Amino acid sequence: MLTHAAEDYLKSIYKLQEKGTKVSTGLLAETLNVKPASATGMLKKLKAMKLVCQERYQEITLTEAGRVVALEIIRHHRLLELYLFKALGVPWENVHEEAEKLEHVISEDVEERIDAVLGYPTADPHGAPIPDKNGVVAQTAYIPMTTLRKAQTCVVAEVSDNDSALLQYLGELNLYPGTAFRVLDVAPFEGPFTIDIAGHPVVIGREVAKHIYVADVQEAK
Amino acid sequence: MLTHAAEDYLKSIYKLQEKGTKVSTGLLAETLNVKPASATGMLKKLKAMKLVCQERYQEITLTEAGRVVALEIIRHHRLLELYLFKALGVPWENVHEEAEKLEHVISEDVEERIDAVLGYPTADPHGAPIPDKNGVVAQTAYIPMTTLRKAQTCVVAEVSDNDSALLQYLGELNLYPGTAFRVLDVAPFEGPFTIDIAGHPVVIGREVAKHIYVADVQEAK
DNA sequence: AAATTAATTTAGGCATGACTAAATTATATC
DNA sequence: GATATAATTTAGTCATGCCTAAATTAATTT
Repeated sequence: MLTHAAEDYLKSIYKLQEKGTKVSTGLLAETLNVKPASATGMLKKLKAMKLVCQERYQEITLTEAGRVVALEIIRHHRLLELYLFKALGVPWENVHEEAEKLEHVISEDVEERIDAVLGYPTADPHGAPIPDKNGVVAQTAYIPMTTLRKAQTCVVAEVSDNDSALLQYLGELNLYPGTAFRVLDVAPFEGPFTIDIAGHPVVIGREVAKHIYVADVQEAK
Repeated sequence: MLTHAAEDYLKSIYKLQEKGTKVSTGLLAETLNVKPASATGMLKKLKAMKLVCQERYQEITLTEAGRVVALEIIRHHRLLELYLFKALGVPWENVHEEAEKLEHVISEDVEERIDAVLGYPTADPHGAPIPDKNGVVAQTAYIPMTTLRKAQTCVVAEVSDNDSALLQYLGELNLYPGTAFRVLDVAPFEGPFTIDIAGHPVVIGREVAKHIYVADVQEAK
């Protein structure tokens, strides 16, 4: 069995790779709040276990086996986040931290029960896809909110999960995945968005909008 | 913060002490599946942290601070057991093992939510008392089933939680805490019990009966 | 009381996974 | 192309918490 630390490394590599980032020792170390030398050490072990590929000084990638492990952990994590949110009412800005600890500890049996209680969901509270038991991730084609134009309507599909203060703010605005809104105005020169959420006008800065992804974009009539 | 290992030591000391056992290095080591030398090492650290008292070669006891930590962990454990059993339907012979891993990882916030969802319960699925947030344990006066005589009725109050095969067996007989039964007969010379559970006669061996504690004992008319 | 046996502790070692400091290799600049 | 800077790796250290083997202390037996 793998250690928690090894699981965290694999998960981080997968998530960085998923974002399209070239994964380096330094970036990985920064992500994991660890010094680069420590990352080198763990990568050496993961390479010996054939979970990670990396030629000296080159890019880091997962092997098929490593990808399977990473997706297992991510599945645990996202199912737990959703469970904490829906079944126990944990505020969504806190579920990430909680799930981070539980994901390494939950049994397959408990995971299946959680999955069943939730009705076999496909996305976590932030809208991120939950891989299935075989490690298959549903491909999504969400659009960054920053690309929206005046008078378009859409539905929140996903938001970044790494800034808890931002999540709290979005929660107060009810900008959860599934919430529909309409763009009332976009200020010129990369300015903020004014949107209508359930009849209330709200101004959303560009920095915030960058963390929101939407779907079902349509021109309001 | 304490390590998981330290927490496990404190919990084991408390539970052994609670059973009335004099806690020694060897017994503690055996309980924790660790060699005596390892227990000596950890006890040294716990003594330095003023969580444990022990004079060289003498009995091991908890300090007040150590007792508080032990009861916190036991509260986590028992609440988790009950939650897994009631909310997720985990068979009661498996909840101990699951809770063993979760108890070190759960946050106070999640624990409070679990407590609320369960309606602030006072006993785990095996009937063991759940300490309150302040470390107060309700005192119980349960009677060993082995002391029952013919024609007495009672209610199962608590069963030992350390033998999962036994728990599975008792579960099949529906001998959960709360279940009422009547003693139909006690075979002579320390023989087995024949009891009536919901109209069905069942024979319970003495070795099994030793692990069952009952309350509300009355003479059937 | 002396000797045997049992329990406990000390001493030294190992794996994990972090760290710092120094050496190496790559990349960017002049 | 030589050099300065940045990234990576190596080497050596430290804390946890386990281990085995040996030494010590306590308890039991004769």
